Formats: sequence, structure tokens, C-alpha cells
Amino acid sequence: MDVKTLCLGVLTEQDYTGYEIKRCCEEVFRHFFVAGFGSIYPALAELQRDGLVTVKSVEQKKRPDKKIYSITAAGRQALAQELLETPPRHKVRSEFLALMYFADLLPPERVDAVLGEMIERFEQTLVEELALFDSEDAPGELTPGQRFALGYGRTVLTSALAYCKRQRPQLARALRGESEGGEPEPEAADDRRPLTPSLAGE
Amino acid sequence: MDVKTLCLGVLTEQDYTGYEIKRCCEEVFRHFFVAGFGSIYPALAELQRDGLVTVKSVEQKKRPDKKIYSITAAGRQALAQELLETPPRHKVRSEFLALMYFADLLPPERVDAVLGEMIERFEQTLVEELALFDSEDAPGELTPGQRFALGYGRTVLTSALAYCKRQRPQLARALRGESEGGEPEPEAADDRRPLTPSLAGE
DNA sequence: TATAGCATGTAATCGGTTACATGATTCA
DNA sequence: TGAATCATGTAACCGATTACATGCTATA
Repeated sequence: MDVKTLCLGVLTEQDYTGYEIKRCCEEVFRHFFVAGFGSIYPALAELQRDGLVTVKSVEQKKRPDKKIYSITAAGRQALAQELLETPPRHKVRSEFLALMYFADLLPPERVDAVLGEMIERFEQTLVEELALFDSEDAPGELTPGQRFALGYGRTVLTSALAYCKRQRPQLARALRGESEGGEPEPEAADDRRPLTPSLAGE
Repeated sequence: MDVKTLCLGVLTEQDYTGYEIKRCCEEVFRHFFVAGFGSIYPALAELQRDGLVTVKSVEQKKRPDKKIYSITAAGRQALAQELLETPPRHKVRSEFLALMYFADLLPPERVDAVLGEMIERFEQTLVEELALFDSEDAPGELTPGQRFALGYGRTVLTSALAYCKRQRPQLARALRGESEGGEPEPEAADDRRPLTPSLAGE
């Protein structure tokens, strides 16, 4: 699934400008889709060329015309087809985890700083997420699918955050204590199961 | 961080062929990094050109020579620098969640089939993960960083799986029951909090 | 005064995926 | 017999990121 399909999808909900679609991506698709202007604008142009969307230009004072896109019948059909054929992939690309994986090649302070940064980011995302549910323009009007997707993101985020917070002190101890050293750590029995799934309490 | 850096990273652990690095990606980096032959082989060639790795060719009967790569001192230095500079991004690209988000544009059976497929995949990944920890060539020799990264993947996977299993029947009911209909569902109070973080029990 | 928000777009680049090409062995 | 494993590589393509280009308004 590419940016074009995503644009068609959001346009089934209501008309949007490219700029607004970008905002959508940042707010609600954040957990599973990234798209910038550089991909959204060309995508919309192409959709227009193919007759899958129509545009209404709205003049503005001293700003580029606002271009409001609407999905067409052909667009809906193309979208439906696309969604039927799309295999449900799910891919993560995390420099964060790669960094953590290679933690022993880094200064312990750097590792801890990275972890701290991620914890902050996760926390902030969760806060924004909550705000989204309280004050969104369509609070109770979410479709079941939207609830599922958003709930998935929130669940996973919560459990990731809990894991990071729980592991942080242990990791710092392990890196400072053992780094290149070699004392058989006393709490081996404890450290042996850092892989236990989290309780993910809120 | 690109495939080149990842290759350098795994080569700090031991010497590998390109083929083996691919296996590593499938087994241990699965949760946070994807790389195919088409990116690994060119990456290794480039690293060699830059003097960051050396190669030892090993003849084989009726097979292409096996090329065993080793990281050089310059390679270690370049890697350390890279890891210091890499910002800890964390990106998800999920057609699965996009599909779910647009569930109301799809036949309910398709939605349920997709969910079922993902549940199976998650379950299988978890099983393979457990096997990895029991029978890996270096079971107790994981570095703290490796334990962290692998543990993260397992934690998140577990909570995602639990969420999907828990939501599946509710989602199916909601899609079949409400689709285009409009009866105010009786269990609204229940459905109102499907976003509660999971307990993620194993 | 400087940053963020609104609003659109293009062009160069870059990195990765996919498909192609080869080919023996082993297991089901 | 067919699929999977081992083993390497190239070339075309495609999609996305980045930087560039423009420029007003409102807020801090």
C-alpha cells in the first residue's frame, strides 16, 4: 500500500487538502504510516490525473490556492480493489532498537540518553493520543476499524513504554558494571528473565 | 542507519558470509530491521571497497565461492562513529493496521481473515523466538543490549497478539451488526474502552 | 525578532525491493 | 517430483526523503 491508497482512504471520510492529509498522518496514522509532503502532493496529482479524485481550488489572500480534493466513484472502486488485494504486511524499522542491540559498542551514557529520549517520546505520544480521544471532532463516531487500529497503537505503545522504564536501570547497571569487566553478576537469576512479557499497567 | 552499518555491527560479533547475515536478519533482527540479499550483497561489496571489511574466499564444490567477511579496525571505528551519530528513529509501516483502519470499506470476512492471518503470524514468531532462546549457539552469552532489544520485541509482540485475540470477536460483531445499519449497540459501555492497555499475559 | 503554522509544489538523490541468472544437494 | 537450503550477484525500477523555492500571518 502506498501513499496514493492512503490518500484515497482518508478522502472517503471527508474532503481534504494535501496539507490536511499530512496532519492526519501525523495525528492518527502515526503508529503505522509515515508520509511527508514530498510524497503526498505528487500522489494527489497522480490520483487526479487518473480521475480517482477531483479538485476544487479555493483562492486565498496571499497564499497558494487551497486545493480541496474529493474522491470520485472510480476512486472508491479503485480503493476497494486495492484494499482487497493488499497483503497485510507489518514492518518495523527501528534505529533505536538497533542502537540498543549494539549497546556494548557505545558509551553507557549514550545508551542511557537514547533510552531516555525514547521514553520521553513514547510518553508524549501517549498524552497526545489521549487528548485526541477526548477532544477529536468525531469522538464517538469512530468506526470499529478505526477503534481497532488506534487501540492497537495505544496498547503496543503502553507496553513498550513500560518495558523501557522497567529495563532502564537494569541495563545501565549491566553496562557500567560488566562493560569489558567480567564479574559474574550476583543477580543473574533476576537478570535471566528480562524477557518476561510486561504487565503493561497504565 | 542503513544495511551497511548493520553488517558492520553483526561482524563485530564474528565473521559471516552475506548469506549468514541474511539469516541473522530473519532470526534476530526481525523485530526491527529488514534486509534482503539485494541490499546486503551490494552493502558488503561497498564496505570492502572502503576498507571497512576484508574478505576470505573459500572454494566449494559446485557452489559459488563462500566469501567470509571480517571487520577491520577502520570498520570498527566507522561503526562506532555511525552509532554515535545515529538518531534513534523508530518507524512502523503497517498495511495490516491500515487495512484495519479502513475495515468498514471491506467485506467483514476479509477483515476477519486478515486478523486471523496476523494472529497466526504473531503466534508463530513468538514460538520461534522462544526456540531461539533455548537452543541458540550463545544462549547465556547475550550482551545486555541484545537482551534488551530482543526482550523489547518479545514484549511488544506478546501484547499485540493479546490485543488482536481479545478484539477479534468484538470487531467481527461490530462490523456485521452495525455495517450500514444503525442500531445503538447495547454493549456500548463495554465497547467504549477497547483502548485500555492489555494485560499482555503470556 | 524568530519561530511555527498555513499552503503548494519540484527535482535530485538515495536506498531498497523485485526479478533475473546459475546450480548442486537434500529432504519430504 | 518439487521445494527448501546453500551461495552469490546484477540491473531495473520504484517509492520516499531531502532540499529547494515562495511568502504571508500570528504567536512567543
